[in-house]
Parts: sequence; structure tokens; C-alpha cells
Amino acid sequence: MGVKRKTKSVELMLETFGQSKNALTVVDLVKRFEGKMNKTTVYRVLERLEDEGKLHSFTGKDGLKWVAKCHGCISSNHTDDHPHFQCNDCGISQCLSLDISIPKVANHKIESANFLFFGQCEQCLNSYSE
Amino acid sequence: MGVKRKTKSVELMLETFGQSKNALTVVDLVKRFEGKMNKTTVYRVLERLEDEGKLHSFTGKDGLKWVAKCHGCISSNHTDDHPHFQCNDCGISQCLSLDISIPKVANHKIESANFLFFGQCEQCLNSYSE
DNA sequence: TTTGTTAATGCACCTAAGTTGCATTATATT
DNA sequence: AATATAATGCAACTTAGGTGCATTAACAAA
Ligand SMILES: [Mn+2]
Ligand SMILES: [Mn+2]
Ligand SMILES: [Zn+2]
Ligand SMILES: [Zn+2]
Repeated sequence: MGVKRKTKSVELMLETFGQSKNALTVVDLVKRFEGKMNKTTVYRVLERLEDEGKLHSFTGKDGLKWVAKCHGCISSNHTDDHPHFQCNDCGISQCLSLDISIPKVANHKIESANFLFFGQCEQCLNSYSE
Repeated sequence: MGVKRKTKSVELMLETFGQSKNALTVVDLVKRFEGKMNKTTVYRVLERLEDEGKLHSFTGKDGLKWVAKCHGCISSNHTDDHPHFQCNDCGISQCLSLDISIPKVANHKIESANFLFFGQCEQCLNSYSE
């Protein structure tokens, strides 16, 4: 590859995420763009946007790949190393603006960490009290 | 299903884990038992042993399923809710005997968590200083 | 505006983890 | 030994994700 080009697909993908802190599964994105963007293109556009520091991804409980917007990352360094939350009731997944300190582990050098929390999201909690 | 029976496969599987805190991928287990136990049986035996609280599993960075021995769990309650470690160099994965407190998250009810750490394991650290 | 270069895309096909249905075999009970 | 059924093997399936290659679209140069 040489110089990156602006394309409809890339813009469309970024618009889809907007400024939301909610994550989307790649599977969902593929469905969402059916007829408009090929499955392969979805994967390639996501890979590109991750490289560019505009999106980041994590693996959910189910093993599926989830993608979300980056806030303040640059191409050479993903700085938003935050935990993620997955709702046991409605299944949504979102980024948490929360700092978690990585503990010391004897005889190990820890370089990074994945934190995944499970429970009920705001919307699901509210729907109980109606 | 009715009353569980003792079988060679179940014993063999438990022996394989021994008392180690190292986890094994299901993929590895399938390879390991090639010719002795069918892939399907591996998956079913693992499912059974998880139900019985003798093994537990987690999803690795790669999305693969890892399995490890439980210490002090019973059928109705998996109590060993601990973090896991994956070595970036040699690829091994292991259970960490480490208590991590689950933080409060505004407008969310957190019920459980997955912690996955990445870095260098003891063996890999030592091999550098040789 | 037209032309040339090549990045981006679509499409068909592939890979591999994990699952399912069903016939056969092994274990436990009488 | 005869019976009941849990466990297993096997083949076929499902699905997330990836690859190779021909075609198309973006962009710069003429
Ligand atoms: Mn995030
Ligand atoms: Mn463990
Ligand atoms: Zn919810
Ligand atoms: Zn290691």
C-alpha cells in the first residue's frame, strides 16, 4: 500500500460510530452495511481505522470482535487503555472512562491488560423500575 | 442426560491438567488427544467438567478458548474468579492467585469481571538473563 | 479535461473453531 | 446374561474471519 485515500467506506464507517462510547460487533457492522459495503471491505476498513488510531477493538465474552471509537489516540500510540462493559441483559457493550491500576504480579512483567465487566447497563436498570 | 458415568475420557482429561495453574487451549487438547479421543468428545468432556466445577475457562486475546483447573469450586458455584495471564513471548497462559476489586461504575450494576494480563512469564524473563 | 497510476473494493473461495444429529459402544443396574 | 441409557465417533454443518485476484474508483500529472 502507498498513500491512503479518502473513500466513501471510511467516512461511512466513522459516521456510524459518531461520538458514541458504545461498541459494535464486526458481525453487526457487516449486517448493517449489507448491499452497501462488502464484508471484506468492512474488515479492511476497520483494520485501517485501527491502524490510524481512530477506532479500537476488543474481544467480547462470546469471542466476537467489538469495535469502538478512540478518543485522543494517534496512529503510533493507542492511549485509551480503558475497561469495557457488557450488559448481561440487552447485550450492548461500551467503553468505560475509568482508570484501573495494573497490579504487580510476582515473577511476571505485566505490559498491558484487558478488563471486561459484566452486569446491567443504565437503560436496563431503569427499565426495571418502570 | 441422566446419571453421570465414570469414563476413561473424563479421567484422562483431569489427569492432563494435574495440579497445574497453567491453562490449555481447547485446540491444543484436541491435538493432544488425536487418535485417543474425538474432537467432539473433548468439547463435551470439557463442558461436563466445567459444569461439575472441576475446570473453568476463559477467552484469550486471540479469541481461543482456554481451560484450567479449578481450585475449590463446586458444581453450583465457581468461586475461583481470578485474573489470567498470557505471555506475549512464549504464548502460555495461566491462572493468577490474585484478588482484584471490582470498581463501582456510575449507573451500572457490575456483577462479574474478566481480567486478562499480558507480558512476560517467569520462564521467559529468566531466559533473557542467561 | 483527459490520462495514467495504484489504492480500495467486490467476489468467490478458503480456513478453522466450535456445534449438531445420529448410529454405535461402553457402563451401570437388575 | 439381558436391559437401559450415557458416552462416544463420525460426518456434516455453522460461522467469524481471511486470501487472491480481477475490477473500480481516487487522485495526481499532463
Ligand atoms: Mn473502548
Ligand atoms: Mn483460572
Ligand atoms: Zn442493557
Ligand atoms: Zn513466556
